[in-house]
Amino acid sequence: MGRSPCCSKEGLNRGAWTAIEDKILTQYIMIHGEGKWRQLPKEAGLKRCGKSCRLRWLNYLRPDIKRGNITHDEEELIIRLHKLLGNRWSLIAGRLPGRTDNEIKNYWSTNIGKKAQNGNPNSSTSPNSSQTNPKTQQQTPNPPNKDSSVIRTKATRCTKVILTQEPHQLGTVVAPSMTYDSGTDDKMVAGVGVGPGSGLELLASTSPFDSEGNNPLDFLVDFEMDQSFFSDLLKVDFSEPSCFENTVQDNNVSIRDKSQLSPKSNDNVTVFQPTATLGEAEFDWL
DNA sequence: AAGTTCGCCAACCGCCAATAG
DNA sequence: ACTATTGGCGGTTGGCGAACT
Repeated sequence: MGRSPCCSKEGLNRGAWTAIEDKILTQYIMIHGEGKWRQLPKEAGLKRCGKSCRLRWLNYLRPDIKRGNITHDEEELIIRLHKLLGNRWSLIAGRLPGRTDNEIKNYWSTNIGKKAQNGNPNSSTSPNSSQTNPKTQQQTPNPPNKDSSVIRTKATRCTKVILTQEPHQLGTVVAPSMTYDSGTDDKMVAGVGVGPGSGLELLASTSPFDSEGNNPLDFLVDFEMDQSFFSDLLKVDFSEPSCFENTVQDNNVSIRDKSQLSPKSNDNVTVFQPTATLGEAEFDWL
């Protein structure tokens, strides 16, 4: 049984949004908050499908959207993150405050990808030589490449993060989506937590360096999205596995900024339930 | 000046995973 | 356990303005 298409109803507006529609949508979300996208158009009186409303809000109307040109630092970061994550635009966008996945995707297609295709000297930092003009060539998204350090992620939701309350004790990540592929020697599957636009950044996984495959959580990466985020991140060479090794903490993940999370505390444990997305990353190591 | 081509980007489409019932 | 619904993602399309002929 297939799903009923969400936008099949007759009489719905399509195409570009009008200023009035934008205003209605913005006011509705300001009052009622995000979510319930299917009901939103009915309740707000918009002749749009819920998906369209969601997209319009996320990509254009959200107050924290950063308009304007992509800066050089942002471009560098996009290139690096694309090298690391592949076409996981939402994850990349999560690292660029105020930028949307759609914007980054478009920017990549029209700028960076084109540079790479034209044999730009900087193309050494371009992700995949197979990345060419998407309008003229169907591309297979990041085919397995043993020579690449690209992480192929599969986004899943982060359902729970539990932190102990000791100030300096590292928290324990409870990531149900995390799996370990012990069937292959050269692959690993990791959980990648992305904070809601910001602070909490988790990445824990099985170690590619543990030939035994016994410890499911023996390395992590801890990004910090603050003023120094870009400069710090730009220094990281993701192609070097050692960039991960340095942050190994057995079974623990450090969390530097808990402010973006909604704590639900009990006696001994604070349970954070971020609305963020957990990615399930699959690494191909050398 | 008119017609054509190109490039950008907002919006749409289809699929998948999570969640609710 | 199963099915339907919802939200989210990546890929693609198409409208529109700019550049070119």
